[in-house]
Amino acid sequence: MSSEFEAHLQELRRGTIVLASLRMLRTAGYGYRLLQELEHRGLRTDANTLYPLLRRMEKQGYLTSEWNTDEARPRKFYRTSSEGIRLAEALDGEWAALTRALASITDHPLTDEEH
Amino acid sequence: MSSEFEAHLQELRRGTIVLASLRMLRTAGYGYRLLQELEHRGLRTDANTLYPLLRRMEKQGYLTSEWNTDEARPRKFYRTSSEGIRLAEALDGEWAALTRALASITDHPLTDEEH
DNA sequence: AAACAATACTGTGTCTCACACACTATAGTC
DNA sequence: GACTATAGTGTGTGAGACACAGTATTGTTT
Repeated sequence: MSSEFEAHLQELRRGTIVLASLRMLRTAGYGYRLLQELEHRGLRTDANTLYPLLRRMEKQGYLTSEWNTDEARPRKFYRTSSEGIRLAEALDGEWAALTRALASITDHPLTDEEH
Repeated sequence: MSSEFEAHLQELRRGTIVLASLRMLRTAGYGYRLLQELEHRGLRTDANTLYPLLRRMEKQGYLTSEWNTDEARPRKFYRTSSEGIRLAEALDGEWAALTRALASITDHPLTDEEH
């Protein structure tokens, strides 16, 4: 159907999952839990998207991981690294800049001011 | 270098180019001009990204195009279609929702409230 | 007690998009 | 006359989202 329409909405969500994860994992947490938290906060995320994303971000050094086998069910706990915190801050700044840029477009679509 | 870092910032910008273009092209405009406008408003966009994007969006019915050969230099003018306007509105809503979701995460990273 | 759903992952393949690179062609400018 | 800016098209390539498939354990239902 209009899954193409949906795709564009998804494009917008892209990147926000990274930022949201970096923020949430300042206190350690495991994938499945994070998935539920994101869902709960309105950030629809597919498990098949989140798990590879977490592995990728660990490989890139933004997250660290550790298996917790103390409890019956083994869980892989992720935590945001100092590198990850820096990334999160940069993403915060970018988000704010984008918000400003988009707001300016609503006001005056096409202008010639100061070219 | 930290072009991987940059990549994550780019991921966040993704989708916003679509929204910005849809808004701006409510009054017809051509690619090169749009490119400068986006740049001017702080939405760094590569020409090799924008041109294919415009063609894609036209193919999907969100934009219409028309060659203007009246003037010396031929230009392809794009305009947001009614379908495109609907998409822009949906993207607006999504953006607002994402902003709210992200804001809620800054406040309390991991909570158990109402599960 | 067996069946089933929920939990908590890993691994591989496909498709789309961003962007690089390579072009074409015209309008001004130095 | 060379160079830069303008205004595009066309064809890669690599990365990420998500589908699909599979593993294994826990809790619940019948």
